[in-house]
Amino acid sequence: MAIDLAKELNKEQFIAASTIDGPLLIIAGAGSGKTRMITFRIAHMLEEGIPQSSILALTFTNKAAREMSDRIRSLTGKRLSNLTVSTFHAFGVKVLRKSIEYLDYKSNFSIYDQVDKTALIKESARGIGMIPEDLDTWEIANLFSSVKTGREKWNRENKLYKPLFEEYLANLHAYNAVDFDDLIMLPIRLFEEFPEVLDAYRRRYRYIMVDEFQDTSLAQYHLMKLLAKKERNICVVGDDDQSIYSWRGANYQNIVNFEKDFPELLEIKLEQNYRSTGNILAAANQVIANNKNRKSKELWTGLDNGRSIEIFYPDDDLKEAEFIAQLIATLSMREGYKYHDFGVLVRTNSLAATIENAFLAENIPYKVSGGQSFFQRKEIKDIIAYLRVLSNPDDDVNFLRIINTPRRGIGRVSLEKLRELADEKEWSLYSAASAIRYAEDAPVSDKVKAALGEFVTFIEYYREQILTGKKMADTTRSLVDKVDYWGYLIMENQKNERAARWKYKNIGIFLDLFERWEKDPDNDDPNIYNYLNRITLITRDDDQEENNDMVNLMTVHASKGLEFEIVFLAGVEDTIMPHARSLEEDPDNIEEERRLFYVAITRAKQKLYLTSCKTRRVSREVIDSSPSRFLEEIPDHLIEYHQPEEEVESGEAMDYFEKIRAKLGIPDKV
DNA sequence: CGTCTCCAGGTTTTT
DNA sequence: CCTGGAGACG
Repeated sequence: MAIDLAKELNKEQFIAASTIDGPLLIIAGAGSGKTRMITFRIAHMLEEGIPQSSILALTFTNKAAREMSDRIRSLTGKRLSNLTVSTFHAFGVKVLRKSIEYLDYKSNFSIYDQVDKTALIKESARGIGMIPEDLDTWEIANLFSSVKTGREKWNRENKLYKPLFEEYLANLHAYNAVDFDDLIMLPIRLFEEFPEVLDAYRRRYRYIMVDEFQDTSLAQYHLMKLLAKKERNICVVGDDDQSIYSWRGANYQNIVNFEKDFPELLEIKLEQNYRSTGNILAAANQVIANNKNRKSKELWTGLDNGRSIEIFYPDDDLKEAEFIAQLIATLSMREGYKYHDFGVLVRTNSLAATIENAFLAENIPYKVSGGQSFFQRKEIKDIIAYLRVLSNPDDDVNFLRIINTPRRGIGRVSLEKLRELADEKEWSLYSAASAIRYAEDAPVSDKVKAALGEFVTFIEYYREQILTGKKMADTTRSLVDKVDYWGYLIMENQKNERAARWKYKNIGIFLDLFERWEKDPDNDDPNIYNYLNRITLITRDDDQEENNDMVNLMTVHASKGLEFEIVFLAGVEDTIMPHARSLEEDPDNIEEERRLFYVAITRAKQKLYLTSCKTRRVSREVIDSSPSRFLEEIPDHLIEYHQPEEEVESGEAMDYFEKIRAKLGIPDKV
């Protein structure tokens, strides 16, 4: 099956897809068929005889990675077992799993997410005599991230946290653990310190593509550049107007860097929008034109104007959610839309809950992406913590998480004693616990000593089981049973047995997922390390079934790269969009907030609904809310204000029926 | 020394 | 609603 690129693509897309050698910079506007172009480009490369294993496609989110490989698979009809399509972070894990020993870590390293990271910061604070409760560990975690990735330097204000940072780094290394930033920074270090390792990767990945290039951080750019510098077959695709991750270090300055580092590049602009009708695109163009800081471009469409953009001002967030749910129900019933034709977008995850409730009330099937991952639920993390300790007993953070969960009578003071011993001997907590099991001079009471000993024995047993790599889910099932996690849930949720049941059910789901992964015939290396690494990077939508006919509810951030026939954007209010906290941080963030609004608008193909509540419930209280300033940036002639169907009061109802009667010529009394 | 209960706060966006 | 911390209690 030969692919006729010239027939399938427009002129610019064709050039982009058929140029496979040398550096390529593609500026691709929203809806310009970027994914289609990339898909064809890779399919074309494969057709030209480039082996799958030579191609590396880097994306920003798991969702984008999965979408891309799905599309290439369905286009080529090939199994893509050797094609690497992954996020930067997942690629980092892959590299580290293979080569982290060069950097003096062991290959069974743990990956710490935000929760583990803050736990480690607290633990590190204790270690150097700072009081963890007095620290804003979230903010400190962000600072550490900025410092580590070179976005921020130590200065007069923040240098007080430098010793804590150093303790944090030392602990990470001692626990054989890495954080998310390390997944980028350690491969960089590896490549720079061991040129022979870099060379091997360069020889393997001779063709590199980076999607959503405007969202790469300086560190990610650095990593990409190391890989691409020699062969120089590097294709980056981005759109400065859709740069919405600057808070995470994304820097569309990278577009300029790229032009400098690869001066022989070919630059291509994709400006024809195939997605949205004229009115929607006109609104988007007008809105984004208010940004000063951008490459000038104007998207155009061959489609007709389509329908107006509809704005609705519900009284409160409940009415808003009801409106969205009912309209979706109506449209899918009367106009033949499928549920998956609808995208409901929100600025923050917290706004999704009310809308979810309305969907439940209306019986509308939906899926949520973004927000807390299934794997980040407390009960799931507890079980994962057990698995982490089994696979990496030096992991003190996870050790501390499970040592007294469920209760084993090992409290704060005993753990301090254990900590002292561990520090003195330079052991991990687990080793310390293991050592005092038979020691005469244990620093803890006999009761605690016995409990620790039992725990160590327990871990030893299951560690042996799980490392066989066989029946791991069954082993875990038995572990959950053995620690009586169910009893613990009952204890913890005495007033709410339903919650306990729900959590226990989640653990069941987790075990089933684990089992399915373990037994998947496509999974060539099912061992515990690979499983743990995988689920740490996974986000909420990754574990959902695909292609179901469901309404998509998600944050604007999560919606990037997607499109829907009909888009609802909820909470288009000042303080939400633009978000007050963002502007507080820096008034210049208004441009990024506007880009977010732009991204949201440009998801819509046929119809766009914007809602802005008059009041809104925020935690306990009801606050007044006012329409977003961005609404004024949409030209009036593109807008239609939504009038809710009047609540029919009896008097009016009478009138209404009279009118109809009159119209139809039906007499008053029959 | 460990556990339980009550209380306040909620973390913008994600790997 | 859920989580984490403070403080009382056994």
